[in-house]
Amino acid sequence: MGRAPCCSKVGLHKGPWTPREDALLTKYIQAHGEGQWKSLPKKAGLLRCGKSCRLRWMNYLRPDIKRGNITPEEDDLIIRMHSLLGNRWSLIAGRLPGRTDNEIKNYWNTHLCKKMRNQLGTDQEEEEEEPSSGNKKKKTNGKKKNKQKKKDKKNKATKDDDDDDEEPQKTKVYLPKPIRVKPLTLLRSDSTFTFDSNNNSAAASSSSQENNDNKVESPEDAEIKEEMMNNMVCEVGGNLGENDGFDFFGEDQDMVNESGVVEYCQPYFTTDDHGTLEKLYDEYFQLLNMEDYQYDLDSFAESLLV
DNA sequence: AATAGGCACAACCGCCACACT
DNA sequence: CAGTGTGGCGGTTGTGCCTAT
Repeated sequence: MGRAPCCSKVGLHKGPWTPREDALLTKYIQAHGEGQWKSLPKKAGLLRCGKSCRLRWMNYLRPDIKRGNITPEEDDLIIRMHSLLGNRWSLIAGRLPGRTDNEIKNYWNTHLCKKMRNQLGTDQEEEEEEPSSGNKKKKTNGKKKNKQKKKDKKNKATKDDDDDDEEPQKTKVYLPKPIRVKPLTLLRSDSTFTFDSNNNSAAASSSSQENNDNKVESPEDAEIKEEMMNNMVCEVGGNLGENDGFDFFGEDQDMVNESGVVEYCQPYFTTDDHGTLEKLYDEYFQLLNMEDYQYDLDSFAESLLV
């Protein structure tokens, strides 16, 4: 709350980056590497907030970024991962080489959200009711009008107002715990996470050819795995027995949340050594298509859209 | 041809966790 | 252990372009 902004905003540029700024930032990072975002702008000769620089680099300038043309495979993967992880864009992005959390987030909000709604046929009623999840709706509520409105809205006061009338907050079925995850973006292509359904174990390994043999779980993947274990829950409408088909680890993975809903923790999905979406997808597919699990995912995904 | 509305995406903001002192 | 700084994340906003009227 009372904390000062990450940088004094006086005299700093805001808004779209110019080619010159991009060049300066790129040049500096190529020479000195990432990090030290706070002091980077000054050193690089940029009149930008460090945060802004970081964002620009991470989401736009990094050389390994793929832009646009989300393939159907990626599309599908995003949907599935979102059903597992919720709005954990960075985690999802971490498993889609070359994609950024921002891009995925935008893609989800503009394409997939709609798509999911349509697919699940929850549309009509929900639509009117208030797909409001706050974001998308507000936006489409009238762009131009908002342009003016939004300026007024800038202050917290109004925000509180919004909260007030916005009210009955959509029932959030899945509320991932806000756990910090170490940066994966630069590692994602280097690590692998393999779920072995036979021995009920998961492992991660370096992607380098020479390391493919000895699978060692990287800290990053271990973290994700743990994350998944902790947070990846599928809501089940109570129609499944406590242990029905979910004994991936040979131990009881189910639990009951505060609301009395039975949830099942699933082991983390898998990633692929060679970074091919195909293989990655196959692995997910296997996991996700286990009959009961698929059913639960569907209902769970549906619940997300309510 | 003008304009209003929608879409897509870049960028910003606020919050939080972790690291450091 | 507490306080502070920094990096990172998700939500939200701003704005240019496109399309329909």
